[in-house]
Amino acid sequence: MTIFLYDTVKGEKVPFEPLSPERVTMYLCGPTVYNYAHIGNARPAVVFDVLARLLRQHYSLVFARNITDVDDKINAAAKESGKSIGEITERYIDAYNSDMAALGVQPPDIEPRATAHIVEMVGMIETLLDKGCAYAADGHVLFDVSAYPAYGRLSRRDLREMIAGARVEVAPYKKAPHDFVLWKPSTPDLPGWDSPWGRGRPGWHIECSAMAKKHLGPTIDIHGGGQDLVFPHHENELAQSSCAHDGAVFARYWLHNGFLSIDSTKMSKSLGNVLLVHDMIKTIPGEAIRLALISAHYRQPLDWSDDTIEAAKRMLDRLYGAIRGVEITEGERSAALPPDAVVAALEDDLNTPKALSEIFERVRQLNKSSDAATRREIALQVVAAGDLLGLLRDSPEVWFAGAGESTMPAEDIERLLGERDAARAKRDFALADAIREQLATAGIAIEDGAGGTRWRRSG
RNA sequence: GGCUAGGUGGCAGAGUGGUCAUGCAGCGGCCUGCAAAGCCGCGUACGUCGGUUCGAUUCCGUCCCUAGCCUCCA
Repeated sequence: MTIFLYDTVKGEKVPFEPLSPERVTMYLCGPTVYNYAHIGNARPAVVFDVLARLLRQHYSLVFARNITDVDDKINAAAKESGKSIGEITERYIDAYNSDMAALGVQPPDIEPRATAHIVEMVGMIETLLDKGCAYAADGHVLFDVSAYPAYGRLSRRDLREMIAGARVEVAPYKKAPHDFVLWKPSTPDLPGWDSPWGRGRPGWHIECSAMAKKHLGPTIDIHGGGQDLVFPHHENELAQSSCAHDGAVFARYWLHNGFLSIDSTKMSKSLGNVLLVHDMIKTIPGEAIRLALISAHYRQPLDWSDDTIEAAKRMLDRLYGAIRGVEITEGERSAALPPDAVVAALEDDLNTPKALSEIFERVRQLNKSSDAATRREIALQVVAAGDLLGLLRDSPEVWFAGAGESTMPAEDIERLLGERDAARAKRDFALADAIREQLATAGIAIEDGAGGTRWRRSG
């Protein structure tokens, strides 16, 4: 077993060799809690949840996903809504966690909050000052990019070219255009903490460096996030952590997920096409959203549309339909092993589309077989594969009863089906078909099978 | 303008130097009282123009197009 991962620094797929198999560490940049998470925010959460599930198969994993709860956007949201900063952050932390849970995302092992790590941040900044990698100026503390010659390697940027093409006016207290803020002063109306440089608040990048160091150590195995974070956020994290830890490797593997677009256009507030997970899960099963998110490879761009979610629902209908009728206990399920081909696909840089295709191959075999033992064996493989991907957690009955938008109570459905059965027994097919039509109109699809008639809510 | 990713059948989306992706939708058949589900089968897919090769969707180059970053947006 070797897991291959695409490392942004090396620019290629490489075998994953953890620093210590006993304690694999992974850090993912989490949300800034000033609003509900949108579907694009959900992609890294889901992708790295799948990776965490895979890693836990082989290693003891410590997975940290931070919460940025001090940020100028939060301050702005508080001011705009008239609420306190604490109210804003608590509200959106709760929403984030419940929204991600709806998508089948397991909580990380550690969920550090920036505001609980100010001491560590100040300590790291002091270390950087001591080592001559940072300087204080005009109430700010800035990282001196010239102290880290490898700056730009992660994002494949040439500093000189970037300076030449800079479109932003350089703040007067900066020695060089790319020096970035480690600490900045706060006015009395803004959140702030006392520090050797006066009352202030941390810059964004130092948060992740300080929290990763505290909980996972100076060198972490995997650092993840969205592609847009490569520059400047991860480049800056890398520079400051490396300097603070005497050149120790900060992250041994950098993984970045691709962007999600809506109907081929960028999601943006001005276009009004921002899809919030919080709203989506009111009408769409979270599991369907999750499946849609992993139906494309994580590094590829993913274009989202209504068809995306419809196809995902249908795929789940097929998956749940296949395992429907096969009784599986929780004990059997936890002991079941996913097919090798599924595991192999995931170990190849988390190829979830390939893994799904392998699952569908098994599903066809299962549907084709009439042998109970064979069907059971395959069904166990399918649900075990589902566990690895975070799918098929519900019972098929729950899925089919809740998948659609129909609101007809189950008792009414059962009563009508009883009447239809009676009509069919009398070979009154006109009446039977009328009842079926009535149910169909109400969003209920039915199937006559050997063991009786089944129904499901069909969106 | 610079850097980095992409452009695969009606749609979504893997993959490969030379017989199969897979799913959704569609068509035909089997099954069914009729359906549905399921099974079987079908559809001359790989942006453009060149090059390498016995052979390229797959390797190289050109061009066109798209997205992201270069402004603390996953």
